[in-house]
Amino acid sequence: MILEIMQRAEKRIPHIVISRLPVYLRALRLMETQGKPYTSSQELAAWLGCTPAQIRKDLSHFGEFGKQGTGYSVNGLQKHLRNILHLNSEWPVIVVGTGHIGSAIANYTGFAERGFRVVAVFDNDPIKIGSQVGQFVVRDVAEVAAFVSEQPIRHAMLSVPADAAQSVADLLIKNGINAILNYAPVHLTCPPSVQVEYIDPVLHLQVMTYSVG
Amino acid sequence: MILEIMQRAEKRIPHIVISRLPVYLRALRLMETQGKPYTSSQELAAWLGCTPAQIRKDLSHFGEFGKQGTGYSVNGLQKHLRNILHLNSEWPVIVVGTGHIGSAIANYTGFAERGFRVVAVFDNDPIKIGSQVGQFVVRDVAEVAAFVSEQPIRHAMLSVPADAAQSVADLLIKNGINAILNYAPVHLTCPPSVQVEYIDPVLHLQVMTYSVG
DNA sequence: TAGATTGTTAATCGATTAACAATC
DNA sequence: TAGATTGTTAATCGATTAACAATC
Repeated sequence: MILEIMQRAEKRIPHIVISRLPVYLRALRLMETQGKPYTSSQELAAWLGCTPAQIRKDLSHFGEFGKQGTGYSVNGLQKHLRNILHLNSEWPVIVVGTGHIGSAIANYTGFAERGFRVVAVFDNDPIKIGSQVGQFVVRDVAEVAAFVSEQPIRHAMLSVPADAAQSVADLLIKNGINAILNYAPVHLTCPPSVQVEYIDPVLHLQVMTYSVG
Repeated sequence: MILEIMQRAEKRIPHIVISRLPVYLRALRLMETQGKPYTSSQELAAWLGCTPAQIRKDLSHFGEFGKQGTGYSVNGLQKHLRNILHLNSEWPVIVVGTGHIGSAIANYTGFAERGFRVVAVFDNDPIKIGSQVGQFVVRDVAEVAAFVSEQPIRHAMLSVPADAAQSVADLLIKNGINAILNYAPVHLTCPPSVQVEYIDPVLHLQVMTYSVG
């Protein structure tokens, strides 16, 4: 039993599997608001447009969360997924860059609802520093070091212009940030200990024009 | 020769290949601003953190765009990619939903810079209809049918609350929209002729906490 | 018990990569 | 010519899926 757990822990779980867990979690939350106590891999798959086998296979990397004949407890599986993803406590996040995107991010309430609290907003433009963005006073990006050393912040959302993104990312990493959600439309080159995820809406539109056009 | 082209056209190109073309295009644009006339699969791969073989393989689905010994013309390859993706003319896009995200999208200049023009903004909230969002007057979503029939609009960005997303998507599809970029944190069930892409920043943050946490 | 659904195995399917002849 | 890099092939690698014994 303990051996099994250890063996499981040794295996490196594919990123593609990890990336689907939050999607399952999102669907389970929705099921819960609809008052659904149990679900099955089949039902979940129908909601998500994937196969039941994929869901069961994905979950099997982490343990056995279901019951034959019954399926999964909606609430129970959520708890397991939150444990796996380390979403039990709220995570602080900083926003760097206060253009249109940065301001929108800073004011978006959807983060706090799902476990991430924007705690500060930074920019390097002297005109913007000290100004108000939503409930935040924009801080000088030069103060990131001091700010991050005060509290253990690991996540940053990066919304600076493309040509500044790499150097700002380097600065953030130097100061202890190791998870960057990059809204700037450029690839970032970072050490392997740092995780980077990308959001660029134009990419999605362009992909769709391939078959629409 | 003609036979080869026909054979190529018959093959169904994997979505994952299509999804990388805009990334290549984005890098080539950046190279061009830096005054670089030529590049190679090796250099491009180094910029993007992928392998040179992958880039060559991806491009080989569509034709032969490089020269042995020399590589690719930065400008020439951009043109080929724009042709493939149907990005030669500007595409009109509508925004549906004018919360924080919708407003930010409507005001974001990054779309027009890369070939997509936001032409109208819709909502179903009577309080919002008629109000100003950036340069747009918010229209009643009930007018989508009339608006879309006037000009051939295929793309919509959907930023309504999660529980309204499916029904609004259905309405858009009924009126001729067949590419939806969905910002609402729910899976949409749509006919196969309709393409849906998803953006949910929280998903990315949650994925990163798996290993950061 | 009978029906349902799990977790897992093995087969299938598809994507990535290394290697190299062709050639600029 | 010599060096560099392509496009393509074949091998490898990894992900998805179907099927089913186990069992609630």
